[in-house]
Parts: sequence; structure tokens; C-alpha cells
Amino acid sequence: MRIGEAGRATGTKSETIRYYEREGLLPPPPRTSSNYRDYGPEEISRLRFIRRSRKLGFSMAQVKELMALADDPDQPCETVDKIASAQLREVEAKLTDLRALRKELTKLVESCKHGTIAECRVIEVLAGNREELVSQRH
Amino acid sequence: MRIGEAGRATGTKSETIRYYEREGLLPPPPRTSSNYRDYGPEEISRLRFIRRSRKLGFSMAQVKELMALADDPDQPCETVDKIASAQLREVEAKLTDLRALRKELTKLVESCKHGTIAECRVIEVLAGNREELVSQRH
DNA sequence: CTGCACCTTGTAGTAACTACAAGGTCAAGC
DNA sequence: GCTTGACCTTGTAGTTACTACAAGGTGCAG
Repeated sequence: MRIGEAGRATGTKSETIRYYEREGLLPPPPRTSSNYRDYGPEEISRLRFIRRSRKLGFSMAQVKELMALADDPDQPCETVDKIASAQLREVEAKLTDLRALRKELTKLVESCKHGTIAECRVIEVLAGNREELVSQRH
Repeated sequence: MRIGEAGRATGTKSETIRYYEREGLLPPPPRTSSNYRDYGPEEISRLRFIRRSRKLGFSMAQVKELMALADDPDQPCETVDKIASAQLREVEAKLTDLRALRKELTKLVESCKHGTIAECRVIEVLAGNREELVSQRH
């Protein structure tokens, strides 16, 4: 599988795939006789994972951490737990915020269906005070 | 409330707040007699909303769209529905991915607690084929 | 009245892409 | 067999969303 096809399969531009390789997120794939990158299903999985994680708001460094967990299951339990727990806390926080946002957007779409114009509280719903607790840590 | 305090209240650097103002995400606040920006609770809410949304992986343009929904409830229903529905689809997709990721991370942390080293399937869990359907649209 | 923390504008650097230039590769059609 | 066009290569420069720093003004505590 060449870079263009890999890109179409994962919704990624060729340039971005090469960029991930340069930055160490993707291992350099084998090359064909004419020096084209040649991707297998394993690399496609990894690429798909990177794209999804980035869309969820994780940094490239965090994506690397997650992939390291998957790649090397023989790391000391302490390390795995530390990384996984931290990522888990972030995932939970994102889930909470997204559920609140979903509720508000659903209400908006519903009221539109009935021809009425609802007042929209998207801002208030995410402007709660959890963030203040987070920023205390700095 | 001056810019520094507003920043501490929302986990945002002063520079970033000024940047949001330049880019039109935040309205220019009133100034004090000594030309300092003076923020009220309304602006703080808005700022908090921007920060949360960005962490959830929404672009500044999407954040603007969402805020426009909240600011102007008298827009034609068609417009509101189009924007809200699109954002809702994205929120749902993010929720699905995050739930899968959470499950995998929880498993990892649990097995660590019992001293065993689990095999980690974080990559596989997000490498499913939903993305292929999305990329068909282009 | 002088530190010191804060504010102002402006410019330059970073992360994560994204686009484009200049040129090599290769299967399809005449 | 040769050209056309879609693909690939490396490299550089532009974009988005910050982030850091410089040079200087503001304001309150001691």
C-alpha cells in the first residue's frame, strides 16, 4: 500500500503521514524498488489511531505515550499505571464536558424541529467551575 | 477584573486572552482609567467556554459558530439547525471514541492493580473502520 | 518615593499541520 | 516506444493556535 492509498484509507494527507514519520509517531515503513513507502495493515491501524486521538484533543506527545503502552506491555507496572491513570482522568473530563454539550445541542435541534427558537445555553453549560479546580494545580 | 486575574480564573495566559480578542473570539472589554482591560463575569464565562471547547478538539472557527448560536437566538431556524446538527454529530463521534478509549485504559489500570501486566489494545480500539466512512465524503 | 507585580503593544518562536515547488516513477493509451 | 497523467520523492514556506520575550507604562506597600 503506497502513501496516497494509506492517506485515503485514514483521511490523512501524504504530507501529514511523512510528517508523522519525521516526528517519530510512525516507524519508517519498508520501501518498494522505486523508493516508494510501502504500508501494511499494522501501520494503517497506527495511523488511524493517531488521527482519532488528535481529533479528541490529545497532543502528539500524549499519543506517543499511549502507543508506547500498547507497544511495550512489559514496562514496569508503576509506569503503565501512572501514564494510563493520567490519560484516563483526561478522558473522563472530556466525556463529562461532551455529554453536557451534547445535551444542549440536542435541545437546540429539537426545539428547531418544532419551529420554536429556543434560548441557547451552550456557553453556560461548559462555563461551570470545574476548570477553576484544575487551574489551582499550577 | 484585570487580565491576570481573569487568566488565573480560567487557566489561560494573558497573552492568549489578548490573542482571542484580536481573533474576534472575545469582544474587547471596557478599559479602566489606566487603560487596563476590565473583565466581568460574562466575559469569564465566555473565556471558560472557549478553553473547554478547544481542549475537546474544536477549532476556533467551530467555537465561534457555537458562540454565535448562543448570542443570537433569533437566527433563522434553518441556520441554527444546520450548525447545531453538524456539531452534534461531531460530539457524538468524539463520545464514542472516548468511551472506547476509557474502557481500554480502565482495563489497563485494573490489571496493574492486581500486579499483572495486561496486553494493551488502545490502538486497535480506536483503529476501527468508522473513519473510512467519514473520508468517503471527500 | 521606590520597588515590585502588574499592565500595555509588538515581535518572534513553537506545535501540528498544509501547500507548493522541482523533479523522479510507472501503467495506459496511441 | 513514447508521452500523458497520476503518483511518488525531498525540501521549503505558509497557517493555526498559541507561547515567550522585550521595552516600557501603572499602581500600591512599605
